[in-house]
Amino acid sequence: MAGRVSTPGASVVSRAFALLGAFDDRHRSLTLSELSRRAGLPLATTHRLVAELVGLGALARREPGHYVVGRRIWSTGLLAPVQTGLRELASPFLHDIFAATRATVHLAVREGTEVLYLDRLGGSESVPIVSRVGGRLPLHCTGVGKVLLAHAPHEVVAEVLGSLRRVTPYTVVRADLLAAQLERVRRDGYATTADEMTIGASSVAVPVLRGGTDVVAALGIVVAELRRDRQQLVAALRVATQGIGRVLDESAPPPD
Amino acid sequence: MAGRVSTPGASVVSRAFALLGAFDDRHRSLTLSELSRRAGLPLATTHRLVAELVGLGALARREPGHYVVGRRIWSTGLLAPVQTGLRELASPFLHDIFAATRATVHLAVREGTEVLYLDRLGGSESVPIVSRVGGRLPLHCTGVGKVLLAHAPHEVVAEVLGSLRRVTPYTVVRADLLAAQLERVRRDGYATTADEMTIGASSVAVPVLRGGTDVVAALGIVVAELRRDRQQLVAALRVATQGIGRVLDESAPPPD
DNA sequence: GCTGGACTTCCACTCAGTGGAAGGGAGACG
DNA sequence: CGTCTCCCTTCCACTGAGTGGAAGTCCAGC
Repeated sequence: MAGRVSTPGASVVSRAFALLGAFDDRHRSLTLSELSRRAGLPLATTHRLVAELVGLGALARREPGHYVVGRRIWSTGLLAPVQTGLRELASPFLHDIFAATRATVHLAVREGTEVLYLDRLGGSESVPIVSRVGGRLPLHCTGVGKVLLAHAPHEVVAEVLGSLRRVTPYTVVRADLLAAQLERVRRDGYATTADEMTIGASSVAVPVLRGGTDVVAALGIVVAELRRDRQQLVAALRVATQGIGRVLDESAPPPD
Repeated sequence: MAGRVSTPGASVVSRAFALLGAFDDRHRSLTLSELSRRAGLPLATTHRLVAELVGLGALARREPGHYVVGRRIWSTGLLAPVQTGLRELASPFLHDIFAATRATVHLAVREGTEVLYLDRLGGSESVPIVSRVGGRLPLHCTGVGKVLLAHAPHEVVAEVLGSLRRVTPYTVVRADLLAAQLERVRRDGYATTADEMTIGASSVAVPVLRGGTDVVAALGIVVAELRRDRQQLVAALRVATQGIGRVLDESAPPPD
């Protein structure tokens, strides 16, 4: 490509994925100009790329002018190892926990500086939650996020601690406080939150270990209030993660 | 792009999606050279594009040299309307049928000249089947496929009839026979197959109508043998599709 | 009928993308 | 232990695919 390029270094492919990335949970349907704005691309460029993506089935146009993620992306995404690997294998254990507690259960991994939710179980009667399967949330204000952050590489921790966004009045935004919490998470083997992501929702989470050492995911539970259930919930989560860890080690040897 | 282009007319984006398209149910993990061969791209080009896709999270490399579909594609795919729309809305009806029959239930739409399976319910004790949620199969040898084909535009029918691949000894590969079957499907409102896709599996399927006329999907059921259950199964499927149709019409007005 | 916003088309410019070739590395065979 | 094979990675001269400002179209609201 060439011509008067506004942002040299950005490849066509990265532009195309910027368009796909413009969609999220709150924006499942976008117009051309919304796409253009959210992806940070000139309108003309957006127009051309979107037309191509529609042709490839990566996007679809619904009512005139409204674009949605296409079925091709959906069906290709179902081939991703998350779908079959960890997620499927952990599913029965999540069901056990859900059956025992009737609270919302989460399985999540770290993706860059965010939590990616692999699975979520929760009845309609559970605490209202913003998480969604396939959705991303900040690491610093969710239970599973704190667990994953506590076991993340230094540079990730540094980057996250460097920009702690306030979500509720109770979100921990002081880097030193959070660092101390992470230290405690590593020591105690579990993390908690209270009203830090959603008012009226508290959570506990524990790491899922492979080969007894590698933190490959986190398992968490969200309740209205923790009180003295905490230790029981941690115990229930640990039973599940031990089960998951065992199955993981059987299916594939410890290191990646 | 430029230089010595082997296939002028193919854009970078289409090449990138050719790589993603190289993955399917039987090939969830590919090496660089497999990707190159399956996508029909020169190795050097594949190498560069794959590296970029990995950087974007669209692909991931597992054991050295083995690539899989990335989590980014997975999570973006979950935003596709199939996931939330038809699929979610039809789900309770599929469960009803499954509960009543204990057989494998399918919800599918037509995508080009193939069936795309949106959902599938079936216990482990059901007939073994090759379908998979998000998977594609030929139109001419599946129950849902015949329904969708019977209501497809002429050019699609012509293309499919022009190349009928034999899957089992019982697959209908004569265009005139299949055309007659499609006529019967339109008249009777249901389609059947017997050992045409998988030996030992028969199916019945009916259309899902929106606004009473538009065939937007097909609902089917797979059993070991049809015999005289046929009419009962058709009746059960019709109850479900009427339910789905009603909900569809409520949520969005008849035409697209 | 005018104003603003959203979409579409056009086209001169140029650098991102191309892929053949050559280099490295691991395993199999004789 | 040399040779063969197969896979992955890097290099680089060439060029047309991709770019985006500008101008044109369409429609709704005032």
